[in-house]
Amino acid sequence: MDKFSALADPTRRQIIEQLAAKGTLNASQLGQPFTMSAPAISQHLKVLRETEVVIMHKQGQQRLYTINPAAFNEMEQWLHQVRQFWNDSFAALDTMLARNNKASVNTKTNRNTKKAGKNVGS
Amino acid sequence: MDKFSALADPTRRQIIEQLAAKGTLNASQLGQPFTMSAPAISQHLKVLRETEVVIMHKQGQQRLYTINPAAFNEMEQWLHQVRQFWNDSFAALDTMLARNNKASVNTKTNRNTKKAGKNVGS
DNA sequence: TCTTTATTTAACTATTGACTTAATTAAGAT
DNA sequence: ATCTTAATTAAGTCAATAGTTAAATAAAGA
Repeated sequence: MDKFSALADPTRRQIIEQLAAKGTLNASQLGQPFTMSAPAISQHLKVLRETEVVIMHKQGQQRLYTINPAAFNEMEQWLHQVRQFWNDSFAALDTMLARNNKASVNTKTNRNTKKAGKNVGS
Repeated sequence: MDKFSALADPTRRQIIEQLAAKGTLNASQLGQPFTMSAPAISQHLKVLRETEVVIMHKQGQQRLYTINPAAFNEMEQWLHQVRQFWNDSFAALDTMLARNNKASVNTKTNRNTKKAGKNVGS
């Protein structure tokens, strides 16, 4: 499983949110907010470990979990790249114009001709 | 299905990458790079439509697809928040210290006491 | 040592997801 | 009208996922 799929599950996202807020928590603490069984949580933690979204280390009988901050770079970079490509794309501009005009879209129009473009998003 | 799951599938991510690069493409064009059947692509496009990751509009017998740039805000905000919480968290600092010291972690240490902290990632 | 506590692994079930082929819908072209 | 093209919907298969309970592991404490 990859990081994207690991974070596709809402339970696992909540686990990450807890770790982001508290820094370090053991398996029992991470399971506290949920109604599901301890093994279910353990299996989610296994996924997060194997995809390297979290780091575990043992302390006595407890397993302490923390976020691996580097794990998020891949996803953030993908999102950023998609947004960049989109914003830079005259195809995107064409699309916007086409939408507004309700005219036909020609994806080859104005390609590679620098001109002010409507950029979108943060 | 939610946006996170929609983007967890590598085929769907490639579809998005194509749209980011080209702006607007029809279903056939989007299927071109893949070996899977047209219905398979159609079903992926349905997921992307229903999760509002893309926008479709009809032009004659073709269905033109474009990215819905707003779709990415939710994911980016989640990632950003997790990173912010993590960076701001003295729990995170504790964790780092604990890791380096190989000492026991006390998640209540120094909470709410502003002090230089090791921040991580972009 | 025996018991409790923390957590995982094993084995199983139910649901969902990603495909397939076949059939359908709808727009153009002849 | 009929044929072709673009795309979807329908129906089914197979594998992966998320959960369950029961059993195992291993550290701590009495």
